[in-house]
Amino acid sequence: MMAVASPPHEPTSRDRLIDAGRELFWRRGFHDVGLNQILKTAEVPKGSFYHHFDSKEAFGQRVVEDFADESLAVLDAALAGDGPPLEKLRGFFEGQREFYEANGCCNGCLVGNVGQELAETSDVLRRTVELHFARVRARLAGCLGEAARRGDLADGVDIELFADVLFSAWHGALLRMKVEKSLKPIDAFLDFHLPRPS
Amino acid sequence: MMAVASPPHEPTSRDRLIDAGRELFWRRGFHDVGLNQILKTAEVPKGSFYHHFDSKEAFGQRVVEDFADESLAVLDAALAGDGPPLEKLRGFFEGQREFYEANGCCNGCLVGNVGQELAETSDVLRRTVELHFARVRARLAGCLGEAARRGDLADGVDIELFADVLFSAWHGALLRMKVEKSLKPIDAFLDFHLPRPS
DNA sequence: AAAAGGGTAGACCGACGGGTCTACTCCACG
DNA sequence: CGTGGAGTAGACCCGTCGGTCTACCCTTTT
Repeated sequence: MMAVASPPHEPTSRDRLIDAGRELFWRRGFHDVGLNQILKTAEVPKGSFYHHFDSKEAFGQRVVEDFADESLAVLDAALAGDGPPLEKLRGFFEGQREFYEANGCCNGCLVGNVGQELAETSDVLRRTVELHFARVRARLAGCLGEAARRGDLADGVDIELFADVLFSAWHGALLRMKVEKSLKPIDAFLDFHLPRPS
Repeated sequence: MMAVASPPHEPTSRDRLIDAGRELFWRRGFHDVGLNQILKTAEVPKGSFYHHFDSKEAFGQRVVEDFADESLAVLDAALAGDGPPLEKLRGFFEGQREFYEANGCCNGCLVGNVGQELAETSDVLRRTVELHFARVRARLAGCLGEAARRGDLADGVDIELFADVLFSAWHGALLRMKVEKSLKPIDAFLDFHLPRPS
């Protein structure tokens, strides 16, 4: 039977598995977390896990997709409305900054982490991450294009190139944040690429 | 007895272990590679491994340090001499680009990978990576400062900030390279941050 | 009432994880 | 000569790994 929307129910075991996976994979990575750990966290027996997912890898894919969709929605929400696009963009990254600050500058982005850890060993995961990356990059380029059309960007700036670099720089800053346990790389990113109008 | 330099000898088992670790960790990450795999690759028995290293973690640290020292030497060599600093810098990154191109756009940088995978679970490894990052960043800033002194950089550019962003952007580009299996992010980095004089 | 099937429950599997331990070889030093 | 330490060799330990399998609800359908 289809699970029709009947909101205030306790989450299904499938949901609890995804949540546990998200949390654990985010904090410790894919290979460092065993099934039993996930099972224990979600309070779900192994039989249910393999009823809902074909393998740990397939499960990982679902976890990443789920997280990616959600964070894409956050980005879209930040870029919606008709404010100045560059300010909306900066607002989004500042929101991220705050999130990481509240979390002690650790862990970084689940999608990026999984991409880094599994790109060479799981083509399924690699493609999943690749797809999400492309979507985010497209949003960035769209926003930048909007800014260019309004004349908020210096003439001659290559939108696509800028979007590429912005996105790379962001992920690099996240890596350095977790290694250096500091917001400095994030702030440098913000100051350099999206300086406050001042 | 100290191993005095007597060059053309077959490598010691310790050396073979480090080499195997470097290769395997680079290709597949730390957690995805078991001791037995390393042992088999290096053709060294377990007893020797634990004679030379206290644990897999300590071994990982040595592997990273070894690799980090070597790549720092490559960077120093590229920045040595008295050519225009910005060109030397671009030359270095172009050299890296070529290396990755020859390797099929995969794996990325061992130090960055280990940093990402282990920063939250091993403080030893985290600090090792952090130290290397700081060293590279310092080289970058030094080179940029030289460029500024020569007037090769636009006035008002913050050297430290630029070095920060450059370094982050590079690691982000490496991540995207391996996920997207493409040199495009690397080229975007080069074009944006270190454009050819043209 | 019976059958069917989604989902729960967990015992069980062989393989492999990191790590320990003992035995042995080899060579420098006294 | 013989002893001690560096290094080699690999059997062995137990815990955990991802995954399978059977049994058993419980609800829906007929």
